[in-house]
Amino acid sequence: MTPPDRTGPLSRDQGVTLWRQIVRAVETEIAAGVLAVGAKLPTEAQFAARFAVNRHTVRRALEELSRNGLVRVEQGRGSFVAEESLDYEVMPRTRFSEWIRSHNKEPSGRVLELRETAADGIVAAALGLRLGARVVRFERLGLADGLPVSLSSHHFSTQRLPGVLAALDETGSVTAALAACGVPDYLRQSTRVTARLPQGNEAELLQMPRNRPLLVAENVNVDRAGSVVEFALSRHPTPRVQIVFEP
Amino acid sequence: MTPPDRTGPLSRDQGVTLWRQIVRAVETEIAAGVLAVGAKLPTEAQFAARFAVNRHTVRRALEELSRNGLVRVEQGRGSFVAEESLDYEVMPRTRFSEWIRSHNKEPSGRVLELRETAADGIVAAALGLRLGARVVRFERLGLADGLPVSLSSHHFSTQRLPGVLAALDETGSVTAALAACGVPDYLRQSTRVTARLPQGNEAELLQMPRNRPLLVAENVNVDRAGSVVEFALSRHPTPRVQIVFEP
DNA sequence: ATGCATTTGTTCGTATGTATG
DNA sequence: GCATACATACGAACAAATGCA
Repeated sequence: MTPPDRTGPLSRDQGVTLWRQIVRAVETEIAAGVLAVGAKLPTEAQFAARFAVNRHTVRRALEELSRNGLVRVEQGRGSFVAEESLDYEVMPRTRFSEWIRSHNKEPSGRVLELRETAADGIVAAALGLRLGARVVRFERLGLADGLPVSLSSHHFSTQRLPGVLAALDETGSVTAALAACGVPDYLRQSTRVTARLPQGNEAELLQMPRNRPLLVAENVNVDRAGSVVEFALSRHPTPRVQIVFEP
Repeated sequence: MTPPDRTGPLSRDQGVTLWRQIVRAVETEIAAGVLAVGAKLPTEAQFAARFAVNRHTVRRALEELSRNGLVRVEQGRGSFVAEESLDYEVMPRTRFSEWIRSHNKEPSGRVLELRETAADGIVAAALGLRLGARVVRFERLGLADGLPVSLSSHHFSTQRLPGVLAALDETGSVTAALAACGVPDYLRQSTRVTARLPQGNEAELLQMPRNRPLLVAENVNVDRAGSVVEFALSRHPTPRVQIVFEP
């Protein structure tokens, strides 16, 4: 039951701080594969006993490991070896399934909502409509190898794209639905990134702790003629997803 | 004293929820400028009286407005019309002072740290050095009209740029110091964005609440020949700053 | 639904070593 | 030597989130 003590005791008279020695020990175990990706680390109390130090000292080491992205700490649950993060490359032509497949993972999705509604301030401004104009709202959870990586709300002008609701209902895919509505191709015009803590059931849907922020990306997509066809607001769990921009 | 009641009573039998009607009413007033940016909204109790609904219904509407960034709610103080956020446009050639001035604000800065140190894993990987190589670390707080908008750590290889420490000490500016070291121009090679809650004294320095996330941008900057000259890690307060990509 | 045990998060206080001037 | 500041380390208690019976 007790994990094997592979590292020797800490040296207290060598000029190297105790917490740095703990960082090195854990880094070594992760690198060696003793601790697999996603595996649960010992609790802080167990670490403290194993290294014969105070829990504060263990916490100082875990803080360093967490800051460097090697370890993920979750209140009430424990600490875990961090998974590789999924880079979301912002490109003119980014499609969800292509993004996921480019990382050698299997894309899947779940439609959460599909209906016609009235445009609120943000949506109206982005789509160039007046407040309250009719828009189709399509909400979808995107997964990579079964793990949630995006929660996105897509908005389309009913007037600009009649029949988009039916097309989305049939295909469940934005790209396919736009193609069915006479928009064979679309490009990202701008991406605005911000972050906030999850609200409502967002944390639950994305399978993330409630005290970790979401990356929120607002995308405006245009057709080849440059006219706006979609406003998408996608939320991604950190640090599972990062947004990368390379010109 | 009592704010004018510009909107009619809510309709209770139209299939539109009461809280959505309140959202629309407040959005309209903000858009019309009846409520100025930064202005304090009526209290939840006042809203409840004005619309003749329960305070819970008002809260549901405020939650939606807050989520969409139009309103900022502060516990114990009230709700306010959200200030315009400062867009940080990611461009090949972005300089702090130019960014701030392009928004008609006055840039300033405060040097927090300047010293030579050993490269940790992240820095070494970004600069293409081995672990523990000598690097100069330059930490700076950036302000726009006196309000903090960035906390950035800049890293330079001592070997690649001898004299950069002295130049930074003299000028206090990355651009000027690089110019003094024979790098008259530099370009952004890649930007990686993530988010996390503030740690240590970050919240205090950036004058933001501790429960609001930071946007963290990692930039790799290269000279005109394409060789890496700087790794910068900048932290920005949300929602005061947003990051915008426009190709 | 409710309480309980487990685990991390936060804040006190105390003591010690080290670098600085 | 001395005073000061700072990082390190330990101890205790409580708060907050989670999971489970």
